[in-house]
Amino acid sequence: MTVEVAQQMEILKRGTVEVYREDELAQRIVEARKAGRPLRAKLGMDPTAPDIHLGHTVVLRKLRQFQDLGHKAVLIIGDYTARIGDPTGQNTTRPMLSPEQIKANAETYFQQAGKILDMSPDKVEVRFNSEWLADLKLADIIKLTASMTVARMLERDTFEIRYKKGDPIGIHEFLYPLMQGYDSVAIQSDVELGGTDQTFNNLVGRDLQRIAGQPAQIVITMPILVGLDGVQKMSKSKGNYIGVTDSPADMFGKTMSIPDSLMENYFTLLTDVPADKIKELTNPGKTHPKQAKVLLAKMIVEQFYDKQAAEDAAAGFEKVFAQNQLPDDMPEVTIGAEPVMASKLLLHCKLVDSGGEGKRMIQQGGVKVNEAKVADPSEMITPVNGMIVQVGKRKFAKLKVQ
RNA sequence: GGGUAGAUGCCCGAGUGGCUAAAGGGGAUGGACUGUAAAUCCAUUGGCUAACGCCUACGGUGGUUCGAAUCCACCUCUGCCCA
Repeated sequence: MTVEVAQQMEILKRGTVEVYREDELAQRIVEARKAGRPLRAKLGMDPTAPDIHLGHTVVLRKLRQFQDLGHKAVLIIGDYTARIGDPTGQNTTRPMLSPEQIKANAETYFQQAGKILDMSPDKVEVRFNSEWLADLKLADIIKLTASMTVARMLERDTFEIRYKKGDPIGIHEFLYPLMQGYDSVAIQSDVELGGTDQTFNNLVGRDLQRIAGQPAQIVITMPILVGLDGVQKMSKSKGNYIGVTDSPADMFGKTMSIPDSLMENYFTLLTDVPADKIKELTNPGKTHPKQAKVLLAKMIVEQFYDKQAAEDAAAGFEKVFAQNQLPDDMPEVTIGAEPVMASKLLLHCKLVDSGGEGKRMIQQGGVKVNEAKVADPSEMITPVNGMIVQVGKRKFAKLKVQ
């Protein structure tokens, strides 16, 4: 049994930033085993940003490991919390959401999280935190706030930064960590997972559980995945993300565009490749960086689709970018048979957002029709069935004359 | 409640009456070079127009002026100081 605990520990520790605290985790695993129950591993979900990208999957993958080891994932939908506006991870306040929006977002979330998590009923428990938070009386809330001091609150990274910068911080934002911590009490979590940006919030859960007379949850923090730009954290609003619903071709292409220096990180956090193998792959002396990246990209695509899709994406990528050929399939655009001005054509095909942009693209030599460069924005082009219009290296359209 | 500083394009940030679609930087996009990597170089970065040009834009609403991001009034929001 001790061996098994050691194995669990090894799996669970991989890729984590910190485990508060390791000894407690090992002990908790033993205790749970004795009591014949699974650990309850909590993950909070923010229903303001429904689209999951690879950044989210880092934590989700960890949660999946818990499931695979026989534990239970407890997903908390922060529906009540979302009404406050969560400052986490950003340095400005977020807008409050309506209940309808939250519900819709939560649904999208499950659908997407299901690509990583085991959603079978005995493996996952889903709770909305309005379930217990909505019933709190002002007196309860005041009691909750009394467990925290302003000074401790300001230790929190995002608050500190904003405070020093002179940015506004709403008092209500101070309630967020308390509410999230209270969630842990409400569901009696054994473990809480989260990105490092959640460290403070999750540790508050420990405190509140102690005060409530519960065993304090173990907090496991995961690294924040860096986005495609290699600098900022992956996020939808920064546009440096790979979404779990992206097409295989997009996933592949986006992965190929990450800086080499990011590969090791991605292999570690997004695949199951063993550490020593990763070393080999990310050593330019042993593996050509491009080959390694192709492998990485395939592995990522395969996780969300299948092997065939991954191979196809790789082949398509090679064709378009390495050999400068046209992709196999491209969006078809119907158009009339009358001649149109080149810049208008681009606009019609939705390859650019405005006529002005179309002109610019042409002037900059980024536009091709049937693989021939277009030089003059006002050139008249007569649409022909199957004509290929291309902007830059990656935007294509195939004309269908009507 | 009093005082004071501020709100500019995707972001940061200059600009104190016409020469301002608004310096500079970042980011982004196109091109060269490549491995759609990094680094570097060039270009573009409000909309409409074939073009001349026109329109929209500097927190909001009004006003002064031949002319306002720039001056005035009121309003909204925010920082800081005092209470």
